[in-house]
Amino acid sequence: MKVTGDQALVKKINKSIILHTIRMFSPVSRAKVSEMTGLNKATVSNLVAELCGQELVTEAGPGESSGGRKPLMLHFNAMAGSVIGIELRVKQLTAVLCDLGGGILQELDYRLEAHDFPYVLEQMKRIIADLIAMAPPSPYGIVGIGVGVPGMVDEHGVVLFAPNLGWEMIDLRSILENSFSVPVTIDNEANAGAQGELNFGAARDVRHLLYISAGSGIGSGIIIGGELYKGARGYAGETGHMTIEAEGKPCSCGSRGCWELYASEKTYDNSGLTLPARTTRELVRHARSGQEDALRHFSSMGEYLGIGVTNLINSFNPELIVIGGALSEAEPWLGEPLRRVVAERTLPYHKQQLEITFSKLGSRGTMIGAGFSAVMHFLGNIRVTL
Amino acid sequence: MKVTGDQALVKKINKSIILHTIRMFSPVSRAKVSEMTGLNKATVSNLVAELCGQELVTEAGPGESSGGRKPLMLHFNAMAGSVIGIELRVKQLTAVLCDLGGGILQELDYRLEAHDFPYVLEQMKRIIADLIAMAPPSPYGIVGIGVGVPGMVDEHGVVLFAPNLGWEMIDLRSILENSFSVPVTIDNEANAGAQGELNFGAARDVRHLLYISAGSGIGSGIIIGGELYKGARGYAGETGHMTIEAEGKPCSCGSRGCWELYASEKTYDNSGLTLPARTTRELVRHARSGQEDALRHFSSMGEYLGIGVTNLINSFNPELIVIGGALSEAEPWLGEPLRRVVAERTLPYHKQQLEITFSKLGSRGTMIGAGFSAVMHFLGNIRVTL
DNA sequence: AAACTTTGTTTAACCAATATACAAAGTCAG
DNA sequence: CTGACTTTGTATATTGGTTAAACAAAGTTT
Repeated sequence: MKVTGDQALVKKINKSIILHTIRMFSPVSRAKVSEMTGLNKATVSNLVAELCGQELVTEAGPGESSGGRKPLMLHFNAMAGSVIGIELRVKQLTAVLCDLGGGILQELDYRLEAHDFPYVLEQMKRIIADLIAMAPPSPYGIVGIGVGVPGMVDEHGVVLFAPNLGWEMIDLRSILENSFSVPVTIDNEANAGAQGELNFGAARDVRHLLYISAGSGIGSGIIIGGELYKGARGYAGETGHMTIEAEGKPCSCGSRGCWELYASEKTYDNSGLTLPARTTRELVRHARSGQEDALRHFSSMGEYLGIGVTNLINSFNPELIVIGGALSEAEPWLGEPLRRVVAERTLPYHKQQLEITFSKLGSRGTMIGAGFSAVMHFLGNIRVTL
Repeated sequence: MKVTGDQALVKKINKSIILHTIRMFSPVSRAKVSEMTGLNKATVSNLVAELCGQELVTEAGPGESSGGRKPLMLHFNAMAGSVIGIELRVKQLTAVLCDLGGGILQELDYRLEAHDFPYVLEQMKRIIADLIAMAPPSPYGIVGIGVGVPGMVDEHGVVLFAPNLGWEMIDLRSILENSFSVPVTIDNEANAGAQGELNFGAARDVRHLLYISAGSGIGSGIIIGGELYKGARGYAGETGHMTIEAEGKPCSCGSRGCWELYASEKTYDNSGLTLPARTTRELVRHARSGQEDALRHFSSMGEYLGIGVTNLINSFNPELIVIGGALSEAEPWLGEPLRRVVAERTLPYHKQQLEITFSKLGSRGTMIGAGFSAVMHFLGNIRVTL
């Protein structure tokens, strides 16, 4: 958008700074906010008064004195409104009702019996309506809905392609916005997961993060400078189709040797796996009981995960890598080979700073992240770069 | 940096907007600037007066009337100062003296007889001093020096590692700043090339650009949102060591199957190439005369380039890819196989929008880009994101 | 020649941040 | 308990930027 400077912008910037400072550090006093942000005490007082008027900030009682008048502590009012975060999976629709601080108020879980869009949309509307009915009364009510989808999503919230659902070119955002008259954000499942980890999980306050969602395929959520990077048309992060064997196995995408053929649940189909395991959960059970074949398989997947992760490290130089998705449940078996291969193959300078973690939010990461997108959309976030 | 909003910031933002508008569209009238930026006519008048006082903008004569008073055309004063852009290569030091608009005023070219840092530094100082001596008189004089280096550079301008020079941990920026008392920017060679293409070459006004420098190795300059992305520690874009054959040839980096072993000038050494060619220039000469072996070799390199480019497209979803570096001279032979492989292997949705071009600036791209970094550092650039 | 257009400047008003002074509410030493 | 000091938060006047509106200057069109 075309932005120019005027006093309204100044006010927006400072109000945003103050609100997010209170959100991150509450409870906190006006004086502390002034000190941390560099804004004048009077400015903070004025804007906090407005924020209180908007019910986004509340005054709690006095805090501990540090040798003078007791400070009046401010809280971010997470209960000023609520958001709905949804994860759409192949066989399941999971959703949470969150407050503005990311706290889970309600959680629902519907089975999906089919994939056709009309049916799924109906279920989606139902789960949303059910959660809206459960929402506690609040000044702003439901302020947004966020959805994480297993497929490519463009910048306008159109689902371009979701192979596992058989969807193509579905303007999910407009449909839901028209149904519920609330801002809706649609994100790729990995992108939503990345936002979840960034704000509530393993990656708080990381500036450059790579979230790798490994499950039935592999997708990545890329956080650059604290913000989601979506690419030119919205489908950055399709890393599962990165070639790691130039003349490797043919892939359904038309290419060969794609990463996800070697390091995702797709290996359960086409490898000569002798065990009766078609899901990660089953394979984890076998591995836990010491089954040789399962252990070998996880070891191989971990190594291949490491190869792809190394490629991404060399390209992005992130501070932190978080492995999420269904495969994160197999951390005890994947972690060692993955880290070993990364250590072997990565350039020496990367080794010093880089950390690799597995998801802390588990299977809830995507829907929490989707909900958080909606929260940020509501609160707004202005940033100035010099 | 901690930025808050106040009137000084507003003024900086608007002045920056106006200056860059004039820079991009000059000659242009105050009225036009006001219309394009959305700023009030009075605001534009005031700030333009200041910019004229700073000699960054000049008033040229009147322009064509469009049915009313003739506009007074404004020009960006590219001659207000000059910058020096340097490319450090293995056997050569090339440098340009540019005006603030990127126009080349002088060009020098020194042979390097050795790689040890003291010697190279001496030559560098000499080439800088020589260009300074040639600089035309101007209000600001030399306002900055930019250097493109074949290696990894951290965020503070320290050369972490330059394998082809045998350098490690050299604080080039501080050394040059102390010698010449002028702001110095040090960039990876690919990053500088990307900036060059972005501002003067094939990629003007592209928001998400991938510049691939293919020569003795492969490196990438990543432009995200119109700005160079350097990663957490400054060495994003080391894509040459992306694995494209999991169990491929061993690489000096310690890994295996690295992209640059198959798609850079490194192939001239270790392939069973029967021809007496050790440089791209020689191989191009052979290809031009229809030599079978050379044609086959380029075809193979083009295909492997395509594999790596596909991987990067899937990760970054850029608008445009520019192939630069020494291999860009072989465009007639590399172009077809590269584009063919990308078309075969890339996901269907990428195909629609993506463009792949070869460098327009040729061998000058890096030094021009390095110089441009210095220009932008001098002019400043504030941006507000909502 | 009169009416209209376009460009650029002048004027007064507005408004957000700020420095400064100040009021309120505490601590601490003796 | 008292007086000096600290810390928190508010009130006031000032500063300095953008802006709308009026205006002046310079062309064009009919």
